[in-house]
Amino acid sequence: MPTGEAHPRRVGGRIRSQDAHDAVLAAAIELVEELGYQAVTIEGIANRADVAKSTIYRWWKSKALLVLDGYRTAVGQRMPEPDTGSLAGDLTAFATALYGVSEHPLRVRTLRGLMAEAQLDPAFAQPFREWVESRRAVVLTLLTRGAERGELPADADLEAATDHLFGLFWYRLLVGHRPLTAKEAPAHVAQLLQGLGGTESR
Amino acid sequence: MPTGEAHPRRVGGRIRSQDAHDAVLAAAIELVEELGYQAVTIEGIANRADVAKSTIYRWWKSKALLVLDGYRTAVGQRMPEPDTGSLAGDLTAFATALYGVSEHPLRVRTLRGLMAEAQLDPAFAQPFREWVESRRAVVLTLLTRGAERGELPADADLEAATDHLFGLFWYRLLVGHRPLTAKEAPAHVAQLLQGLGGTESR
Amino acid sequence: MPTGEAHPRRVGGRIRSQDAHDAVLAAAIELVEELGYQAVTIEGIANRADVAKSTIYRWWKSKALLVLDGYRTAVGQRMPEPDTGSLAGDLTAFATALYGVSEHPLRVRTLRGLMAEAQLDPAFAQPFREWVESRRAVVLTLLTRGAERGELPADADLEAATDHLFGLFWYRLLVGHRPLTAKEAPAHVAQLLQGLGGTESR
Amino acid sequence: MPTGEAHPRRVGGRIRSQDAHDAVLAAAIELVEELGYQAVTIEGIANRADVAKSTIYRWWKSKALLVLDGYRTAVGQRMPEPDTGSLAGDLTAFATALYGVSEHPLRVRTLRGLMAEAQLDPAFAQPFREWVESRRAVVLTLLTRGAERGELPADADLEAATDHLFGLFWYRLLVGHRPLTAKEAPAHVAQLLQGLGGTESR
DNA sequence: CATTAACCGAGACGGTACGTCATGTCTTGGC
DNA sequence: GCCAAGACATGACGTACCGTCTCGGTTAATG
Repeated sequence: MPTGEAHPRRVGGRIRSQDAHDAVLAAAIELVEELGYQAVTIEGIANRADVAKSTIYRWWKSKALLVLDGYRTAVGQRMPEPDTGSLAGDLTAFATALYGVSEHPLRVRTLRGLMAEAQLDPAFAQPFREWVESRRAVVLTLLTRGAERGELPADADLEAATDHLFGLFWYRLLVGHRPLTAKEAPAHVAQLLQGLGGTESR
Repeated sequence: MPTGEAHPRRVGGRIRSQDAHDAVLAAAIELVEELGYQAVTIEGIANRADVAKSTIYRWWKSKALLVLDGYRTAVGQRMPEPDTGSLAGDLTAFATALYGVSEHPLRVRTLRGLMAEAQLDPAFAQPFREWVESRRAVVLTLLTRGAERGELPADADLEAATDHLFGLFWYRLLVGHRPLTAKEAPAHVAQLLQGLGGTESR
Repeated sequence: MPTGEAHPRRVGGRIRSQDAHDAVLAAAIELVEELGYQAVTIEGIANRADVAKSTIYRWWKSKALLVLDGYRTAVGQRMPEPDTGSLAGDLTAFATALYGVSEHPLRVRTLRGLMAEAQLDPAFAQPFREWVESRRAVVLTLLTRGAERGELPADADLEAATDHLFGLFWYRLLVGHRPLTAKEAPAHVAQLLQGLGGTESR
Repeated sequence: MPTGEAHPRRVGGRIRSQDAHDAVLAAAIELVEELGYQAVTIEGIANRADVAKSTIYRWWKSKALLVLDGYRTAVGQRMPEPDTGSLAGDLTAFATALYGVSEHPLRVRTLRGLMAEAQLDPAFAQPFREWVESRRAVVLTLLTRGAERGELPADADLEAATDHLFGLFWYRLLVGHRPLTAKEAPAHVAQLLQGLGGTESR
């Protein structure tokens, strides 16, 4: 998966330096961890990565896109797509993994920064939304599979259920009024499914 | 009226200009509406309000605190504290009002901007959190009253339920992947109460 | 001699506080000594003197006038008017006292600050010039007396001689390329008088 | 050409804009002429020169250094190094040129401003002193040459003589109690040389 | 194998807003 | 009417990053 941005057919010229590209991503992640998203600047990243500012701009349009990219690269595709056989099991596994993010300061800082940027920079809102959608899709898949197995009423609002799950997660993450621990996941999932009229509580 | 910041008992000195104070708040709100939170600057507010920058800094430490103040002043204490006699009724009334915020672009812009700022500016995070808590408290009150009436199991997690309600709201607001309309409120409340094991669905 | 500025016949009201006035002068001198002329501010003086800023402005129009006033008060009328019987003796005594200023950091700092201010603030240039003239007058008196005694040619340019004396002093003081010590005074006076065609060298 | 500040060998980077550099110096001189040193601001210069403030700060640390630079550029190296064959001739030529500065308002304003700044800003004092020294050196050269030709006693204090010459000039310039005209130069030089015990008057 | 075009580093450029500072004026209540 | 207190409008400060640009120099693929 080509990070940075795709570019048109080259007809000559030096090829882009993979080293520079990787150094930038690594520097970005490091700096977010050290300083927090807000305090990181493009100039700072360029210095840390020993790279020219223009090289960064050639690949990424904004700090937000760069950090999002770095986050994906560093943290990887950690969102699991569990398949335990039951909807409750699948959702609990997912939620447990999701809530676990709260225990990693780098991830917390990054997610909060990215969400903030999505509010402030319209150009970033869309890529961010797409990334969010890709994570919502995982949950929707689990729910759909459960519904197909008859574990949910036919008229259950799966979209809303997904938003409930992520909504709680983000709300706690962003407001920080109380921590969110992996232990709470099963109870929340149970409550969610019961709210949907699921059959798991029998 | 908790606007600007309270300051200790004056023992002399020119009295604070109410005109300047009000003009600043009004200008802040106007500009957020016109340009969006991000594009608003303290200098811009000072110009619009025909007030010196230093006057603004004397009373508000940051754009975020100023806008939060202006938001409270302009929008007022609109969060209702309904008392319909039933928990379902109370929550539905509240949620309907809450979701209604989505229909006012100014409020949406402001809330998104403030939430973003709370992520980026640690100094603002706390005042913001306090404001959020004051709104959570309303819902907690409703839930507590319902529980006392026996409408909820004794062991229901009211805090989590509150976060579910606001979580969905904010998640939709911030990500913007789908609109949030007041019509959805009753269904969400029903689902929430059913998840809590409430007796309302009988 | 009324320092500050004279004010019209009072027709009632609280009498001006001599305490406040003196405290201001003292604070000004202290602060110039501690921080240097440049770093002293009216606000700082007001704080140090425990006096309102407006009280200072009521008496003095600018920091420069205040410091000049304070300088006169603190340093006093130290410029001697020697009468040794010979022009060379008189001038040497005067020059020795003048050069001695260089050894007092407070006086050096103050004089340099005042001269600077006279360049930058046209409103201060005139009072400053008058003060300078009052010191020039002392030397002119000595020279005139010497001329009347026949110690100088009739056509000697006494004004120019005065400026030579003060010019060297100020130049060294302001540029600071080399110190000016009281020991040098006799040689300079001798040179000056010889330049004027005086009879002292016999 | 010692303009702006010399900077280390470039190893890359956009080349320094000569246009911007020149425009800044020109604007600085113009504004000093129009408004006087005191009223000129860095922001004003930036506006007039159509240049970013940061560009100015990149090359000059203060208004004083910028104006000094502009003054050297605009006025050029006007201090002559006359060689008339006699010390009296040389000094008279020099003094005449020096006194002539008084007739150019721009130069007067600039010199007074720079001298003032040197008193107030320690960081500027040194560069200013160096510039002053470079002008003193010219006179010292003339005197030394004269001494070598036997026109002065062996023990004459050439440094003091130099300070006498410049001292009178600056004193009149700064205090402004009486004008200084080129016509006075010969008389002052004659007096100076006679004070030194020179042989020129025979 | 030379050309050539895009890459890279460095860093100057025009901008914009920042938050601070001191100014001199004013408006209170108290003496 | 003076005084302390301190809010006010003003305006420049020097800083920090932004995103763009212009260099000299490098490095492939193309012709």
